[in-house]
Amino acid sequence: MNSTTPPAGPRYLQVADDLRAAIAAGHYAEGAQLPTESALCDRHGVSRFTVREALRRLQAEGLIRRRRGSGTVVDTVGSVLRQPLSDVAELLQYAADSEFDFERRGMVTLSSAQAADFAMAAGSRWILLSGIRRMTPGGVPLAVTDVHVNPALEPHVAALQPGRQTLFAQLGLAAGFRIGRVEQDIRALAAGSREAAALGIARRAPLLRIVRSYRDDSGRIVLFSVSSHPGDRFTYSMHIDPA
Amino acid sequence: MNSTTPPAGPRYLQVADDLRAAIAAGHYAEGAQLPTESALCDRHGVSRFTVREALRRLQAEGLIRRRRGSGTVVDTVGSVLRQPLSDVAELLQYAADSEFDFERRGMVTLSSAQAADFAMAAGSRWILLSGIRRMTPGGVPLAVTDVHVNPALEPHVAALQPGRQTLFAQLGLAAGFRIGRVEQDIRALAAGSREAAALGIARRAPLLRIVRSYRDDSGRIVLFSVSSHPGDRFTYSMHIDPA
DNA sequence: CGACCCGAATTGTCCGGACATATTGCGGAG
DNA sequence: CTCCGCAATATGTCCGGACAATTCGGGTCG
Repeated sequence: MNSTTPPAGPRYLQVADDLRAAIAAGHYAEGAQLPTESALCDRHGVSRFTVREALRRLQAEGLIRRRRGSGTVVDTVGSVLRQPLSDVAELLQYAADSEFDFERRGMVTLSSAQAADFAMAAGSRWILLSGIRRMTPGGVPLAVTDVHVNPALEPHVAALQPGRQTLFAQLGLAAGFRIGRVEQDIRALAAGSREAAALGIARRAPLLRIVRSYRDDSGRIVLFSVSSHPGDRFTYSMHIDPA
Repeated sequence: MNSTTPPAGPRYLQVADDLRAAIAAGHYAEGAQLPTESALCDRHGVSRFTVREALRRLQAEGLIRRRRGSGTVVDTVGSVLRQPLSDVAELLQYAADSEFDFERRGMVTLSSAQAADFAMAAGSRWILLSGIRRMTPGGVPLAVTDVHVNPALEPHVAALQPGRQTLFAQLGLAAGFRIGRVEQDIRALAAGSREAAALGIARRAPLLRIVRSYRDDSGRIVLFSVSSHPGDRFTYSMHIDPA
């Protein structure tokens, strides 16, 4: 527990975690100046490279804003019920803030219509899990989701548990792969009878559909999910930073 | 025009542009291995820092995939009619790939309902421009858009021209500010009569609505736009990379 | 022939330094 | 008092080097 035991991972992540925790704890109010790079170098005993890498992460998350000559300030903290998303960590964080109940529905083969709709290969086979995501257990449904798992992960599917973590994160832990790229397609469409019933909305009501595909670091599609959100109850929010 | 005249901007952007152009020109097929970092250092006569910064950009754009020990390969080139988006440059690039016609519609004050809908301040005043975006001039409409410009930029609004560039980019050039953060909210809703008529779809048909707010580098909201895309004609596509 | 090991190749992490460029506040000139 | 310019400060760009972690091929040994 001393200086000779580096707890985990790269040092810039530790610096980033420290700063993130400090901001979350309110040590720096919204709009407040953060310490300068060189001050952070001294405090953490690392080089400017490491500090800048840490700050780069926080900027990508939307926590801070940086300006040459001016300094680093805490950016607007997003309001509730919005899903900020700029990197994988944020994506998983959102999932941890809501509830997901699912049931296994067996093996499916994608029809060509589905394949086109989901931008996946026709005829491919997947283990289908269906579920509902809620903000709070028993509360209003936020989304109905079909999760398609790569059959190669069959042995780990039985161990999946409903709760506040993504199936993808659970599979990653169980099967021991690392997160690679995540892609998502977003579109609007009219609710069918199944979505209407599950979400408690009218048929043909507008739905926000998000198709996410998760790859491991070798590029294999581990899982893809099809989420349908009621249009009047869900807003997808994100930000993009320059440079 | 020789080696003593650096054409523009940072060197890593020049390296990134070179590589992007080479990939676009087909010099590296999809999945093909790119030169290693040290090879790129030699070729461009820059340090590894510069090459890595360039590659970092291309990775953020989704053009390449990198793996430790393995190398750098060209990633899947996205299919048409999808809008990849991971940074501001891509956002502006998409706009440059489509056509936008607009007309000025005067000054407006946001009602509290609009303010809540757009996540903006109620009672704020904006210059309203309305327009339609198409893939090709005279082609099918991709979106109907209301652009709200900060009244402080009034003197530059008259000079705005329809075409293949965003109003935001034009304003930036004219008024001399730099791009800061872009935020967007995405939701699904039913088409009203105005959207139905403009887009040639049925009333109550599902719409994908994207509200984007553009800030300059000091955090001021320069402009925000409300785009309504027909649900069956538009898919918003993006990707997220780890680390 | 197959399983294993080792080493070359490649990207990731990290250091210390240097100069460039933008911002901001201060003080002096008018 | 106002405006201008300068200097201090902070982040951006860039260098050269070093070592770590991972991948992948090839060679060795059973």
